[in-house]
Order: sequence, then C-alpha cells, then structure tokens
Amino acid sequence: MERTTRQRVAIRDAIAQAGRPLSPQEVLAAAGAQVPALSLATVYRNLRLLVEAGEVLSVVLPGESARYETSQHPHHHHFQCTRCRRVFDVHACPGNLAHLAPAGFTVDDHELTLYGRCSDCQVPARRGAKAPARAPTAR
Amino acid sequence: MERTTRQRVAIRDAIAQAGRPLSPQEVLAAAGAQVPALSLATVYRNLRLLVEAGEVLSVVLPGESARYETSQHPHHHHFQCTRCRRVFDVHACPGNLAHLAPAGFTVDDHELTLYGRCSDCQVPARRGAKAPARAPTAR
DNA sequence: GTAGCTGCAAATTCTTTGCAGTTGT
DNA sequence: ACAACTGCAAAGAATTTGCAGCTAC
Repeated sequence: MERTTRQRVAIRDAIAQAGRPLSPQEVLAAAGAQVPALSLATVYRNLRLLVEAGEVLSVVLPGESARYETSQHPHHHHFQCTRCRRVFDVHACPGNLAHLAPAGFTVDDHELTLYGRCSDCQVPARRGAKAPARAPTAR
Repeated sequence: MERTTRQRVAIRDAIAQAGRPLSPQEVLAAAGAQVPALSLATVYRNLRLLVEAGEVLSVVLPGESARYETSQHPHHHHFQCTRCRRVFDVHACPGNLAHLAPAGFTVDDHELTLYGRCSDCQVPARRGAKAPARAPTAR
C-alpha cells in the first residue's frame, strides 16, 4: 500500500465516517459517490490491504458477510437486533475476561456480540405495528 | 422435517458426537461414513432445517465459514488460538451482560469469543520450536 | 400411495485474480 | 519512467435450487 489513490482515499474515508461496520457493497456505494467508476474488485483489494495494515477491522456476524470498520474507534462490541438485523456499536465492555479461559491459555483479546431487540423493535411483532423493515439496506 | 431418513440421522449424530463445531465439509465427511452416497446439498439442507428446529446452532468466526454444533450442550463460548487457529470450547461465562446494551434495548442472548494462545502455542513462535501446525485439519 | 427427501447438476452469490491500461511519485 | 494500482471480465469457491427418482410412513 504505497500510493495514495483517489479510490483508496474514498474507501478509507467511507469507513472512517460510517460509525458502524459496512459491507463491501456498502463501501462501494459510499466511496463510489466520490469516485464514480470505482469497482467492487478495488474495494475488496483495498479492504484486504487496509485490514493487513491494521487501519481497518473486519466484523463477522452469523449468517452475514463480513463488515468493515475503522480500528481508530476505541475497543467496543456489537449488538444485533434479532428482528431488524441492524448492527449497533456497544461501547461498554465486561472488562478482563482472561480468567474464563482454560488453564495454560493466554487471552489477548475478545469479541462480544449481544443479541436482542433494539429500541425500535421492542414490541413483539404484531400485525400492522409500526416498526422498521426487517432487513433494511442500511445495517 | 417430518421424516427420519438415514441421511438426517447420520448428520444429526455426527454433530452430536463431534464435541466441537463442524464445518459443512466436516459434517459430510463424518456423516458420509454412515451413508456413503450422502451429498453436500443434503448436508446443507439438513443443517438449515436442524438450525431452524433449534437442534443445532451455527458458530461463525472471522474469516472462516460457518460451523455447526449441538444445541444440547449447555451455554458456552469459544476460544480461538491466534497461532494454530484451532477452536476450543470455553465453559465459563461472564454472566448477565444485559446492562452493557444501550437504554431501551433488550438483550436476549450473547456470544463471546476469546482470542489468544492455547496451551500448545504459549511460546512466541521461534525457529524450530516444537508446536502444532498453524492450520490443522481439525479445528 | 404419496408427499417429503435425496442426489445430481446447474444456477447463484460472494470474493479473488489475470491482464492490459492508467496514474501516483 | 515505472511499478503500483485500477477496471473489467473471467475464474473460483461456497451455498442454493430445480427436478426426477427414491423412500419413510
């Protein structure tokens, strides 16, 4: 990653400003606003380079393809709403979890995902209830 | 999932007896020992049905395809060694994490993955050091 | 007997890669 | 200048699906 290309700048900025993990398609949509001819292949190539460089982290949730977010944000976790499938950042952290590992193991890091209902999906689904779509484009 | 077919029995048994999360390919290999003509498509179809029926849970770790394990095992978490990439079960649990979520959110469940070095990979890699392969078949 | 289930192969979807042309430095 | 980078299209890999035949009940 030696050069500063328009594409790379756009991709880096899109992720830095998103405030939530973006999928490759979402990165393409966001960065593509700056660089119209941006190709998905370039997005993938840069995501890999940025992850290798430690600028970006990948977030994986069950049944979904990988999302990417800045490593600049402080340590945090994620919450996925089981109804609308959106992913939110959780800035709280249970703290030191090293004692959970078996004897002889060393814990360097951890990842935590909470599942439940976000504030928009509190009421159990009922006919005609006002609520967000179940799988909105923006996650 | 109305009938008890040989294929389904073999797949269910393979997962129940594995003691660790299996990938679809591993399920095919294990269950295929009982039902030689077993096809990968059938494995995928049954994994989905078993997950929907709540008999099986899917486990997803970054950069790896989904693994499946029995839901019969008590609530537990996972530990992935950053060196040999193997996945271990962790039976400890930090407990109630509901308070970590933002106000207005309801937490029903959580998933936790610890990262670090397993007991076999404690010594930082050095030339000629005795240690397991970095990416063994069995994870 | 018949609907559910299976195997096979084709179709999808997601991600990676080869290559020739473009562009930072 | 020239190697890194990009876009396009083709290649791969993982998962899903259509369909005709098999089989549990």
